[in-house]
Amino acid sequence: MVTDGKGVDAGLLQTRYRLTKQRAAILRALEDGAHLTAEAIHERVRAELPAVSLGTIYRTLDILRAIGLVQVFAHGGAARYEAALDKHHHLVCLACSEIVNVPAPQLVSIALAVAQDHRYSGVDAAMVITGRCARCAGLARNGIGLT
Amino acid sequence: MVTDGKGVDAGLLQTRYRLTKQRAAILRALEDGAHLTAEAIHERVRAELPAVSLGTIYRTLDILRAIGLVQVFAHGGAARYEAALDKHHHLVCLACSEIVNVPAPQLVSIALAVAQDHRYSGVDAAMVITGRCARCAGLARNGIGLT
DNA sequence: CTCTCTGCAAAGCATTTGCACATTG
DNA sequence: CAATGTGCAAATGCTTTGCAGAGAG
Repeated sequence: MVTDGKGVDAGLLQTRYRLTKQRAAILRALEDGAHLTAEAIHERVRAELPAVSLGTIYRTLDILRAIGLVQVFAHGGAARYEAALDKHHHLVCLACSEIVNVPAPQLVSIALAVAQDHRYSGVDAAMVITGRCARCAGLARNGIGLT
Repeated sequence: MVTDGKGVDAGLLQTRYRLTKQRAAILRALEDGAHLTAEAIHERVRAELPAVSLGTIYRTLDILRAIGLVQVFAHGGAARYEAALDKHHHLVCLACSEIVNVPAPQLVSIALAVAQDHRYSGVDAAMVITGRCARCAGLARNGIGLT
């Protein structure tokens, strides 16, 4: 894990932002789980700091995103946050909402080509692949109701 | 335009859904503008049917999406809707929020390969490329404030 | 005529924000 | 200490929903 203790903290310390115990806890929460909603992070952080408010979670996540320590991924109701370790994309099961991280380095060149065509600079690309995972596809085949 | 008058209407008529004047107006609004928010569609539809409610817009868009006549694209605050004519992706300027439709047929094979690796079926892929358009990049270079 | 739609208004979430107090560096 | 961060609670913005009457087929 790239962002263990010192690594993560250093990220914050190199900015004008302060390293509070709340922010440290949020970063720790992000190290464990992936694709966490703000709510989910709130619960985890509360385990050690019961008084933390959801507002603080959102404010901190916003800062971390601005710094580049955290990546957001929107799909369905709430936004999902994860530590920005490696560049990856998302494979989502439409039936059970499982989210799998997948690499796709080829995307960079496609995105760059498209960007160049339109004179865009400083580009980044995010891909979301939707479908049905093997388990859900199997259940559907057996007539068990799915969307 | 593929979905002119009869074409669009036929799409609805082939289902159990009724073709009301509200729905027809919404489809017409979608033919003109692209990347419209529900609010924007509401305004356009109101031009001919002043009494239409926003609730009806949302309910209709949801049906159209389910049928496959409309594609949704979430970026920033509100969801954006567009007629599902051709398969394309989005190039978004982070400074001025311009949204450009771009093709990227290569994505299909990448998505299929990824999906196969994870035994996913019935897949679809959506890519969003973010960056700065030429105009905004130029303004930034001249010291005019941008985000 | 029956079943589906619609307008209206209220409710539901996720997220943001103002403010007085607590904390960090 | 001065500047930044936090908790709380209220506010916001987008979207959904219940219901009684209107309209499509």
